Amino acid sequence: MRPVSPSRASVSDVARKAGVSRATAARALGDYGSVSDSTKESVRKAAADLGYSPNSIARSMVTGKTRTFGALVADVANPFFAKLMRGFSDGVRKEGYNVILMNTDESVSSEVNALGVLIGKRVDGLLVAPASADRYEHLQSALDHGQLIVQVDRFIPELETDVVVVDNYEASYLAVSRVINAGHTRIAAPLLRSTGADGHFNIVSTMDDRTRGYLNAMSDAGLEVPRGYQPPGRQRSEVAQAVGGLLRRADRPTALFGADDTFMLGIIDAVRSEKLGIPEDISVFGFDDTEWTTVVTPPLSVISQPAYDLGLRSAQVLLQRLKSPYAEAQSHILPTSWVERDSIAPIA
Amino acid sequence: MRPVSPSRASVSDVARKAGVSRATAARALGDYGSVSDSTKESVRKAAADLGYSPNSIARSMVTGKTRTFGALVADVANPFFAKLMRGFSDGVRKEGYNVILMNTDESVSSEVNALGVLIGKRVDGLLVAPASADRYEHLQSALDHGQLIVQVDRFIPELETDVVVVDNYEASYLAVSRVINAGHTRIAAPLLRSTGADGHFNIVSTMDDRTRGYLNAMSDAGLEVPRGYQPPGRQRSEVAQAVGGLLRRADRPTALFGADDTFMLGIIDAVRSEKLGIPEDISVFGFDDTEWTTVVTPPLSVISQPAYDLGLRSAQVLLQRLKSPYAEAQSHILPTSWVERDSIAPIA
DNA sequence: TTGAAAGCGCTAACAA
DNA sequence: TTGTTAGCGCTTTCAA
Repeated sequence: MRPVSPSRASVSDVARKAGVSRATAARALGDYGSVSDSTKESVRKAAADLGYSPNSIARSMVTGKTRTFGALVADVANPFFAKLMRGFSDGVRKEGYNVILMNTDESVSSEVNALGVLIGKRVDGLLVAPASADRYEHLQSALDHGQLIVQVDRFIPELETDVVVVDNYEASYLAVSRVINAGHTRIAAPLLRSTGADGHFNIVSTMDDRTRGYLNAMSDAGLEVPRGYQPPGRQRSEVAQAVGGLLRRADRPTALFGADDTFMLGIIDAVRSEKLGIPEDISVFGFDDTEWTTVVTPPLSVISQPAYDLGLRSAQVLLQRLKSPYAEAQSHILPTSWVERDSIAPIA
Repeated sequence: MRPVSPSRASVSDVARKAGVSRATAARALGDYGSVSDSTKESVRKAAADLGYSPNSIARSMVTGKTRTFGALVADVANPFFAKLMRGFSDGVRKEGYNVILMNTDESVSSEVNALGVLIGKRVDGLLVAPASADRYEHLQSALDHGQLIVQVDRFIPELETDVVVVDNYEASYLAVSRVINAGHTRIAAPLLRSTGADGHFNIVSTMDDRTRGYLNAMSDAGLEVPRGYQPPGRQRSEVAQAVGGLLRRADRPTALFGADDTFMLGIIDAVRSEKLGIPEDISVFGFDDTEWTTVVTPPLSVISQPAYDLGLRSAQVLLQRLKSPYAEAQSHILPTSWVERDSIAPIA
């Protein structure tokens, strides 16, 4: 039978076994200070024999550093955040850091909770995709207490932190403009509203910017957005249902903009169940170039954003900030790109 | 300007401010022992004023518990693991645990590394999807030192731990049998081999079982698997290329089995670029019911496995094991299901 | 090169 | 009810 709880050897044990003082053992193990080669060797041998594994908790206790970052995102199961987190992990790992991930489900109360836990764990820095642009006292307070924070994907301008994002407004504006140039006048976009798991409606810069991009592209082109062209929804099935209704209208749209992965999925569901063909009956385009966008028929034209790189860059920014805490906060805007495929038909 | 490093108030600070001893302050803050209501209140007030946040590192130091689990999986950006991790997080969070996630990229050396880090952090338990079935000394050694481990998705039978998996062999055998019953005799399956980022070829029970299921279903039906019907590949593009070659053969398969998300993607890429129609020219079926399988034309018939639940169950198992360390190790086999859609055509 | 001792922030046993 | 004390495992002066 196994021990109930892992009882690992400590430096004291190693020191005793090697017949030296704790300080010497610690030096040999930690490879600092000066230790004679012979004692170093005997200490190391003793450590190996005992299966010694340094307790980084204790180390953190004295150094005040945990070499761990926290990450607060909506949902790792969302492919966008999954890739982002992968980039972040990879980026910090190079410097020997780890990450504790917590999902907020777009709920501010979860965010508050998770933030508390992470601060309790004394993470050296925090990556956060804030759940709501108008409830951020907890983040402000963390900042005031000296907590290092980087905002990613979305941001709250009031918070004086580094930010790593893409230009959602521009990307959206440009994409919609393209479709307008292809002759479309009736373009609908399921409403990009984020309602958290706690039921609150949250303003999130990302979706807000994409909406504004859409709206402005329309109005700059002198186009109206008919009532109901922005049906609300968040879950794939909600979106599908909302869009389904839209497609049964007499003045149904000729193009549909899916502002993220889930929206695109919902849109396609609706188009399929209305037995409409893309792009001959209706054009479709979206945000986020997930793997599957090339495998549907036809392949989808989308705005591609560098999810992995957003995470990677955030890691670099955080790591850099650790070294120069007083440099001015920066915004890092990563480029998006338009990937033209076959889901948009010109309108005569 | 902000403080360089977060300098949080400690119990001592709170105690001083409230004019009580550290122990009393700790009791008031931690809500244990007995403290008079009045002092409790004044301590709490002092804590709030100072922005006190308990240091869980220090707490772990003395209790020996971190209330943190580690997770060692191949890649969070893989939708399967992303969902699994989400389930795991949700499951442990209910009991106030957090998770530190590390990606191994199917590389044993990364796994060894990550394991060391996690043990150093003294996680209370470990979720691992082992990278290789034949190099697991590090895991065995962790176990010997009393580390709590649960294996998920795949497992090494030699390791005496709880296991949470699906029956990959059976699921695969049944699926292939169905396709055989539909009249297919030439069924190919890109080879399910896992080569880690370190270049080593790793045996992984999951893929191994799926392969055996396929092979046995074929041979039980008296069918041959022609040479080259299991082209190797791991990346989507590799798979696409390998399958492409297969499709150009005179005796090309009439059905293709994609053993996971990535395999399916590669297969569809190949079928598309050979301008073949599913299912009229070739039937396709796969493992893992990702979101996009319903959005391709035609929707894909697949084996669905409960990724989220695998994680959730693992959490429960780990939590339970913490309470009864000496109960015998158990295997938890979660059910898969066959989702019949439109990608398989009968053969006359 | 080595050792002794202090202390990180907390919990927990024991006294008062 | 409150305070004193020791100690978790480590790093880090300071002396020897």
